[in-house]
Amino acid sequence: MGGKQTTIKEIASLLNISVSTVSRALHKHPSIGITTQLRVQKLAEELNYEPNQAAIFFQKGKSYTIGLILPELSEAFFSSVVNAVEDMAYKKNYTVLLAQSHDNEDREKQIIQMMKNHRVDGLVVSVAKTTTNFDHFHMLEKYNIPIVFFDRIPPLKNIHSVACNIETGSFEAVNYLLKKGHRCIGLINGPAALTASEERKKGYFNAITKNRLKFDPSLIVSCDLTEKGTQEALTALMENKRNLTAIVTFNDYVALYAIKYARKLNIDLKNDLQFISYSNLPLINYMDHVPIASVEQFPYKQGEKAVEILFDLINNKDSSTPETMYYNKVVVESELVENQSYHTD
Amino acid sequence: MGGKQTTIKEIASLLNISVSTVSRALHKHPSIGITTQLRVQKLAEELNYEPNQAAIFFQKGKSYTIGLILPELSEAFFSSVVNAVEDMAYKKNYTVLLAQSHDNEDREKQIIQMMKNHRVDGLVVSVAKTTTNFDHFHMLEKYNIPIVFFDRIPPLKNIHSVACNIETGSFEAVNYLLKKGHRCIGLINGPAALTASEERKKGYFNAITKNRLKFDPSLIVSCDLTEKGTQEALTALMENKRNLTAIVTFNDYVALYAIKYARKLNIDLKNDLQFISYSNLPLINYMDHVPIASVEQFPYKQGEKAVEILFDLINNKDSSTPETMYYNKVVVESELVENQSYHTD
DNA sequence: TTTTTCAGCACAAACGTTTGCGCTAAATTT
DNA sequence: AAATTTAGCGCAAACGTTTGTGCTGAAAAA
Repeated sequence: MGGKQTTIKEIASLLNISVSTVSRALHKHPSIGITTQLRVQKLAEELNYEPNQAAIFFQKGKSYTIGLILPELSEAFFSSVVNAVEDMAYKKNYTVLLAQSHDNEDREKQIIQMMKNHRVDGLVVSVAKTTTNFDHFHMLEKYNIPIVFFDRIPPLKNIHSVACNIETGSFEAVNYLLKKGHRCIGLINGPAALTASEERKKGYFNAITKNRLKFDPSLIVSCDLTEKGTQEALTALMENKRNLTAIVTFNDYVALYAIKYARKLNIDLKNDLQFISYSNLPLINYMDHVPIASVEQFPYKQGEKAVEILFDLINNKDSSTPETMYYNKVVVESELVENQSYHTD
Repeated sequence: MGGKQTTIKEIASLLNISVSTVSRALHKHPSIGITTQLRVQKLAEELNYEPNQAAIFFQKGKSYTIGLILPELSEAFFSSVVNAVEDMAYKKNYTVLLAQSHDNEDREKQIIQMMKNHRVDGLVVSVAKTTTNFDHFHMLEKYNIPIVFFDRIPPLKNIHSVACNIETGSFEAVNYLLKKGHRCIGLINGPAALTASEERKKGYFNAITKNRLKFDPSLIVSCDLTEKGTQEALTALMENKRNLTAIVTFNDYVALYAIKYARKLNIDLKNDLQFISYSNLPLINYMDHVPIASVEQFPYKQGEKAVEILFDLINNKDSSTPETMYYNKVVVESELVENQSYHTD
């Protein structure tokens, strides 16, 4: 019982049969008689036999491992994705090799190398903010390691990706506020360069025009997502529009900064100014004043979808000639959810 | 170029030398002439040779992988540990196999099985809250897989562990408040059953008595760590002690609840009541009102230490007869840190 | 009865790497 | 010149498993 693991070999010699028979018996291969199959399984059970995965990985040229590369685990969005990937992998008896790029391009490249050497069967990746060169991803194609990108998707063609459509959620958010009677709604947006900002703007615009209201561009201000920038943006909005009653913010951090600052300015957050944000932080529920609603981006669902696609790719590796290859581009719709904790305040 | 990885074999046949020579040359083995060594290395470089880790793992009976099992990734404390473990592993060219038990004993057991099958070289573990049976950990001993526990340590003898001494931090916290002139300091503690509660209480008691003040037991109240429980605890404290000027809370969640409730009661948090908490949440920095200080538990340092010990164990596996075996029990001292964001409020 | 079929199992190669051992020829010592 | 050492390399086994192919004897078909 002590020390070494029992091998297929030992079982074979104990039973006076060949290794191959044991192997097949354990896999319930039809060409093995039922009696020997049972004898083998019984002994294997008794000896506490566990297949040596390292040997199997080596033999099959597969590792039954998928790599997960993301920028920062501490961001709730990503840790939620980890949960999803882990759960999915778990079901199929895969394991997850995790690594954080910390938004560093060099580290990302090293991680890719490591993943390749470890012969991961596939990768789920959210690229680092700073990454501008994508050769390391191309390199993996040569080794037939499929990749599914999510959330932060590189500007490459012929890739598989899962992302969230922020536009629909933005539309719903503004629409929700309009239905509640708000007529002057601000948007503290992110840097104009980000497509994420663009999507938010589009949703905002669509909601306004669909409701037959006229769009006022001065209600949208950009900020650099810092606390100071947020304060300036809020100030600008407030000064321009005295009748402002609601604000949609780029993300939860911006919402936090804005709410904090609004409180400092002695604004009545119950009656005079309401917020809607995009959900990043679970902790927003512990805040003194929470936004009345959030645009949910379903990180868990995105993670699930990404792994689902990856498994498809892994299992159809052979049939994937460049011609017959199709590329998955899944879009998860964002959705407005009311913050219940707002009402318990 | 296309598809397959180059192997040591191919290099050998291209150079008309044997595989063993190539292997040794790549490892700079002294018994290989310098000229052949260079020839091999040059060709390996050109062919973009990368050793097949799966084969090496198999051959060496090692996976160069360490397993990390923790309850919940979403808790900032643990995600910080992940960072540490990853960084340490990274330096030694190890990879990290991550899994969450979600505080579920069954899942924990399955994960252990999986880790064993994957032949991890060692494990860093924080056990699930609900785990009462520890056989699955004992089982690993038979397979010579070393474990280092951290934070949540099972009540077993002869194990390696890293944990944080909360008592020192608690002492410092109360001492800090005393130096600031506070004379009536409350402690909203956790359930009495937890050793964590006991440690906090001890630190509190020591600080009081070391300062030659008399200890008032009614200043310590237990709570169940829920929002409601916290509110009740705070109410009890406030009613009993009208001159209460500071409170130490069991953790950041309790602090958040208490601060939120205190605000509701229109207590002046700047002048009348100050808080100190134990740091779990980075987000506390975004709050309207933060505690003036936190007891830091250094999760990153704990993670580092745990991996350090693990590597020691992995490398000295052979020499570890039960007799010569020594067990590591590292205690990381907690420490009071002032919240700078408190002053920028 | 003879031929065919097929169930049930064994043989052996293969996956890529490491490593103990043995071999050869040259260099060094007597 | 003969004996000894040694530098430099090749041979082959081993790690545990899977899998294509070949073999044997018995059951089915002729």
